[in-house]
Amino acid sequence: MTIDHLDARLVALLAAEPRIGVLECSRRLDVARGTVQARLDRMAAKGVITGYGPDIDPAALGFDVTAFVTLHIRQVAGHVPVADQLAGIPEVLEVHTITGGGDMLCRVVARSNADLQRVIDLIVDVQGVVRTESVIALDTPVPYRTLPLVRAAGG
Amino acid sequence: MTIDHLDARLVALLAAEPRIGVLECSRRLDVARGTVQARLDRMAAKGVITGYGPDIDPAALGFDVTAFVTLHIRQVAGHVPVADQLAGIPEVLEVHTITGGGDMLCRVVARSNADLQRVIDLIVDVQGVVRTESVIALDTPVPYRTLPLVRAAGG
DNA sequence: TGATTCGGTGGACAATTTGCTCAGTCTCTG
DNA sequence: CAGAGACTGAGCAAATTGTCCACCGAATCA
Repeated sequence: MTIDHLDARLVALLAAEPRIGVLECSRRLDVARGTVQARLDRMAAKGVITGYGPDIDPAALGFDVTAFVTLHIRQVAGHVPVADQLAGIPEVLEVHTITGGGDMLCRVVARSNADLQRVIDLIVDVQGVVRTESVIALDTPVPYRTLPLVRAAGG
Repeated sequence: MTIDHLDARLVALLAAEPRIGVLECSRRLDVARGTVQARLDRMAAKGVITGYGPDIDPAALGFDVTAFVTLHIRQVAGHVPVADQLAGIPEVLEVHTITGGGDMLCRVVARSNADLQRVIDLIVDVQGVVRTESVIALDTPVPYRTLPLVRAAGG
């Protein structure tokens, strides 16, 4: 879908000050309320805006350690059952199937390095998982963001 | 920070139906409005809730390709200037410094495989980046989520 | 035991916002 | 030129918000 400058500014505004309403947005962007409403509805309908948080910081909940675990799986049964099992582990935040040496990549969190071992053990126990390789995220100089992308897409 | 069952339910409710207000939450959870307000304020103050979207789907904007790029950098100057440069590329959604063979891991998106090459070229051009290894995400059986973690943390 | 603090309840109030509708204007396009 | 699509500005009733208050029960502590 194509996004224009106003859409981009609207998303940026909401990202910066999420609790402001439609009316306040229209004032800030200097357009009519109906326009803001229509833009938001359109972006939601097209799937550009998938939801409105709340955004949770795992670290604030005590899950300080983030790691990326590459999985090698036995291919016979396919990856779907493996993914289903992984989905059952709360510490697994995200799973992708990937190209390259590994078969799947997942992002996991844990309360400590020792706790990470527990989580990895849970993953290794999943039926079909042959081997894992883990990489710990030491620091996150650029946390997940989409604003620059939105600006790039929307002028 | 510690989270209790009510906090977890509140977050889950807001995640499921983001546009409902405090009052509606209090009705759904069968508690007083002040309680909901207090809980949300507390979680926001403690950093558990970092914001309220809007959540953007890069794929809906035409950025269909997601890749994870491992960077090997020249260590002399440290990774901070590298991270700063990377932050200037809109398609770079996230950057971590990591343990293991590589030095940094970043998540990037692109409009196509050909476009991914362009983005990777941008990354390679960053001062201090020696080499990159890319892995393309073919499918995402478990998209990024924190709800199960919240439930696990909150009972 | 008695006093205090904390978190929750339930109610109240004005001010604001929402959801919805409508008529009018502008620009682009066939 | 007519029609479609997008935006404006306005209006209205209903709902929500922010902010008070008094009160209650449980836990804590001297």
